[in-house]
Amino acid sequence: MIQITTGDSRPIFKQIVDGVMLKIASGELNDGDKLPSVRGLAIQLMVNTNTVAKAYNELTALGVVESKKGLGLFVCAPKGVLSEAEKLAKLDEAITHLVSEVVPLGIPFQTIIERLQTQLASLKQPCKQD
Amino acid sequence: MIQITTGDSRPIFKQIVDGVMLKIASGELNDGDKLPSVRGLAIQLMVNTNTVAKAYNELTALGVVESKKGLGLFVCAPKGVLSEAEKLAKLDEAITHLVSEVVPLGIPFQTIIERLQTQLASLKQPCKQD
Amino acid sequence: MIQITTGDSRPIFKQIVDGVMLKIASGELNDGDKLPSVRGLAIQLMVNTNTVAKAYNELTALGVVESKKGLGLFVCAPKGVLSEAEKLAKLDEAITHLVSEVVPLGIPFQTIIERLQTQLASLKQPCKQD
Amino acid sequence: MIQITTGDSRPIFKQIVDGVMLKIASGELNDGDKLPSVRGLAIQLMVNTNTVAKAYNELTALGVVESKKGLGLFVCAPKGVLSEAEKLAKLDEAITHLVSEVVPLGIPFQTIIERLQTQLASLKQPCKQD
DNA sequence: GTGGTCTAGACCACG
DNA sequence: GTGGTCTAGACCACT
Repeated sequence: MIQITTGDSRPIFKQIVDGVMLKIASGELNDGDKLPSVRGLAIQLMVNTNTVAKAYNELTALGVVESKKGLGLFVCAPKGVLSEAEKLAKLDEAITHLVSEVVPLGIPFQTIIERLQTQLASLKQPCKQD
Repeated sequence: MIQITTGDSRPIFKQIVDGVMLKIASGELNDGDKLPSVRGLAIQLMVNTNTVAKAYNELTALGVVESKKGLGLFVCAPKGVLSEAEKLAKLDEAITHLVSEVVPLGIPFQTIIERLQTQLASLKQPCKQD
Repeated sequence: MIQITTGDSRPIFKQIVDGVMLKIASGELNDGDKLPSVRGLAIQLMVNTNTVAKAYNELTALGVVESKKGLGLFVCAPKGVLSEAEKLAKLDEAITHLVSEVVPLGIPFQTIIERLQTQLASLKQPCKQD
Repeated sequence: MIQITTGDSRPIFKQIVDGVMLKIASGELNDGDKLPSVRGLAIQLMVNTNTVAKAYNELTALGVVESKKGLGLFVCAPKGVLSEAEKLAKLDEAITHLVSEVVPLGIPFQTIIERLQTQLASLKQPCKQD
């Protein structure tokens, strides 16, 4: 399940968003799968209903899930609305963010790349990465 | 100089801290070098003076700079305040974040690694990484 | 000012979002302009602070405004991240929405086009539309 | 047949109502034509039977269809339940919505009008619009 | 002072 | 039962 860490700098709703995104990235959640209900997840994580709702809203806005009213939220992975150039722009932005957070620690570049490769390899890649 | 991004999730003062530490890690700032004055940097970055002051306080607390009264702030010998294990933990967390943001977009793993290598290479790796 | 209509089918926060977007579209709000504070607008519109905050969040997510922590929200019009093809896709989607709402009423097509032209003409177009 | 879009802001039953009225407005459905059965349409659209029933109730209440017991629902003479002024008000509201969504993207006015004309033309304007 | 987050509890529309 | 919206009131970090 999704792990909420109180000591985390990220707000709770962001941790939920990241948790779901990670499950999608790793193939644990696939296209069409139903997310746990807002109330159910709230009880399970011991947080307020609104906090989960906010996280789910964010996921909907990101286009990775879709809400079917009265039924629940469902993963909708295929979102080809972004052009390749924009994907690269997002990628570069995310990488810059990583670099500016991690390089100041004095970690050798080689280590950074290795750990990234390790994490990527641990994902059951959905399809065309084989 | 240091880049401030308004869209960044980190507060401005943290961006300044990271920016200075990045310059130290990359060898652009060396032991004994003088940091720009609080006011000067504030004007240059177009941020509030208090924000720069807070960043400089943080840097002093971290032990990477030292204040010499009436003269300014100076870089002092870089101490590894964080243990290797802590660094790796931070690194892994940051990488997980990157992965969950980028993989759902369907970007090939190879591309992610390549762009990271490109960005790291552009930093001109300092001596101690060899 | 922004008008909130209780009889409107759209939720309040959406009305605020649309109101701000419209002001930007009409050139009444320009790049760099500051939005009214969350609390100020909430009092003025006689709604809850969170409702305004939610609207402002939405606007931030849409990329039309940017939050500078501790200072307020500012309009940031130039967002060239979308390719022309995607703009057209968004346009067509919005038009389809309009059509499916309005044509069932039996309004002559000519009238629809005329009213659209009228509304567009009433906007002080920012720049390249001259 | 009728198109159901999950991403639409309108609930499904409203989309069905609008879809049927659109077919009537465009002349695809004429006075006396039989509507598909509740169950049949529900299966075809892959939605809940209650949803279609609700839409059909709405259409009956609007007076655009009539139920003949044991036979089904039939289109009846289109009455202008809404005054012209009300129609125009709805039209203007919908257009304002379109404008505030699309103009901030920086799309030339001419393009907007052209795409609208294209979509309207593809509907094959019925007789009474001449 | 600013926005951002969280809780608690309520009501609504949809299916 | 589902998610969506709104209110009320609280606390926090940043400037």
